[in-house]
Amino acid sequence: MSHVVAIKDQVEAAVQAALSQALPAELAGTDPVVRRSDRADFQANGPLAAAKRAGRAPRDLATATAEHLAASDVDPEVSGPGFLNLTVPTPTIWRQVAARLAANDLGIAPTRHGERTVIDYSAPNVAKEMHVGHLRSTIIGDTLARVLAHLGAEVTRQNHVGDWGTQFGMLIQFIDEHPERTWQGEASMSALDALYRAARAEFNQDPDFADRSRARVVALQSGDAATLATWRELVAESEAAFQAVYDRLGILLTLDDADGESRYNADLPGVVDELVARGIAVDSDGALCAFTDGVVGPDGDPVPLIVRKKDGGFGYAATDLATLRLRVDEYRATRILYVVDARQALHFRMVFDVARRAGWLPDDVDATHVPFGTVLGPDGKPFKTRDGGTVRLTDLLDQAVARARAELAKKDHDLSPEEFEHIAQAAGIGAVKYADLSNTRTKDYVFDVDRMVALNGNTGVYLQYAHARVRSILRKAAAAGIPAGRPVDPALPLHPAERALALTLDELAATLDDVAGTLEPHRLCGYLFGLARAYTEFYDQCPVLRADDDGVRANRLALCELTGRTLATGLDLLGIAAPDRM
RNA sequence: GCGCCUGUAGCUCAGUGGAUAGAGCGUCUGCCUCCGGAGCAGAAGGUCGGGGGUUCGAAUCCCUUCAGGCGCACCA
Repeated sequence: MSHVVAIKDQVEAAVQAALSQALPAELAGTDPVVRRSDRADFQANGPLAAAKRAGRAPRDLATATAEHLAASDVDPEVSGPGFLNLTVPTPTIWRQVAARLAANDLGIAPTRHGERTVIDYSAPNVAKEMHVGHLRSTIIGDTLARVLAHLGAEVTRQNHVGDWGTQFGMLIQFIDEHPERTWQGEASMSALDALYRAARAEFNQDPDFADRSRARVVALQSGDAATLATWRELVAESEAAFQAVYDRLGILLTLDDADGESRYNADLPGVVDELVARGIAVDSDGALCAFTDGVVGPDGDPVPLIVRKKDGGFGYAATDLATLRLRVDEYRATRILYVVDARQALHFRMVFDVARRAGWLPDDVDATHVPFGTVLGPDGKPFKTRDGGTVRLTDLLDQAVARARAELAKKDHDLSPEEFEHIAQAAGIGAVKYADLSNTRTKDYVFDVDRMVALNGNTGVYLQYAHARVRSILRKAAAAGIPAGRPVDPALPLHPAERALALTLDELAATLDDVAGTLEPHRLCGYLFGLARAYTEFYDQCPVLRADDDGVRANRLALCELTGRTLATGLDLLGIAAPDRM
């Protein structure tokens, strides 16, 4: 439970106290606005910002603040119009490195402790293969789940699988009429997918089959035993296939996280009845709908949230409402995240609005749609195969692994074939995940395999390589008989590259807090890339194993060790493997 | 029509109201008997879509406008 207070936070507290002493009482507690600086370790812009309100000259206020810092650990220098450049004593920085190495989990504080967060992500459809459209929700949701859990939140992952709906009548009827078709067993997902397409084709061209399918929907909904048995086989078959993809992708989801639409069937009539009773849902053109103020369509008419369709079937809004209610009532969630395509924004806005009005979503529970952009093909349009079909997730991963394998094979290595293949998988999968996570979440991005497996630049492979290089040095140190874990000597000088690296290493926790608040994983990617670059600079300028002083070498090995662990932790939170060798 | 998202270097993208807007790729010029060169240093390349406003200070906040993407009734 030993968490380490970041140097920046210590500086911030010191400057805030000093600034408060320099200001009139009513302005105490003013934000000191401490940031990293290229002119010193940090800079405080707070005095400049507060000068006007205090009726003081900015430089005077900065000078007064600096004087109040005299007793602190921070060395201030007034600069420019009223900036405060702040330098931290070298021993403080070395001690911070030592403290993070000694602490559990790099000294990261559990800032999300006490929160109960439900994360809804992935959501594939039974009897359909996972395709590129599932990639982002699955990857982003998993990373958010990891980060929030790492910060102490109680995270419930939920996979809202599409396991119910009218298409199952069609599918089951087709299976019933074509007992000769095999669709179960090994690698059956493409068979199941083909079955779905065949059933859909027959449904569209044969009205009699369509009628029988509709009757089968009724049988399914009324609990007909044989129909339900086939349905269960379909679900089980699909879930096994999903799990294979999750395992390959390194996604945390398991069967225990399944929260399929079918789970809510019995709740739907109650949801609709309650909305009607409260006057929130009203009849509109034969359907039961709720409306949100200010939401209108092209013709100026209000846009409905359809909870029950004209034919008596329930809209998916009804399921979403039932799900939301359960997450609040049963799971006692304080935060509910929906990692879903940005195109669903209006839907979620209306669902949340209706749930608030119905009293199912209290004000102290935060429900957030976490939208993301579309994966585009080389032509800049939504990614499709050449013939316009959906791109299968497994094909995408195969392609990335093949490219990663080819790239890695170009390099000399002494890995066994098994080890090489294992690393190629890690690199290819990691490349896909990193490419997705490193872009601003809400933007579309082009799926470009060549760029994502590049060994240079802001890629997953580059970070994995940076980590492997760190581990290599530590291995060599051990092999050379250099004792590990020798204490850091805070009295030794800090090379500028060491200083920059150490201060960057101190920022992981703040970065994770940022990700947890903004729900933007690319901030963690940017941090790790910056860390890898800071390490490269250090590696270039500061000999480690060949340092001519034992103490210097020990301190540098400590920086290597902390860099390695920080990179490994960051990559793990992105769901990306960090092999020791590449 | 209304709403949401996005416009930053040739390309792909970062950028918490702070000093000179940064990376990667590409281009050009250098460096090293290099602990993993998958490296380092430097150069060139910018009306931060345009225009107003707030502020001591704006890529960042507000308004407006242009361009692109997406969404807006019974699929989920």
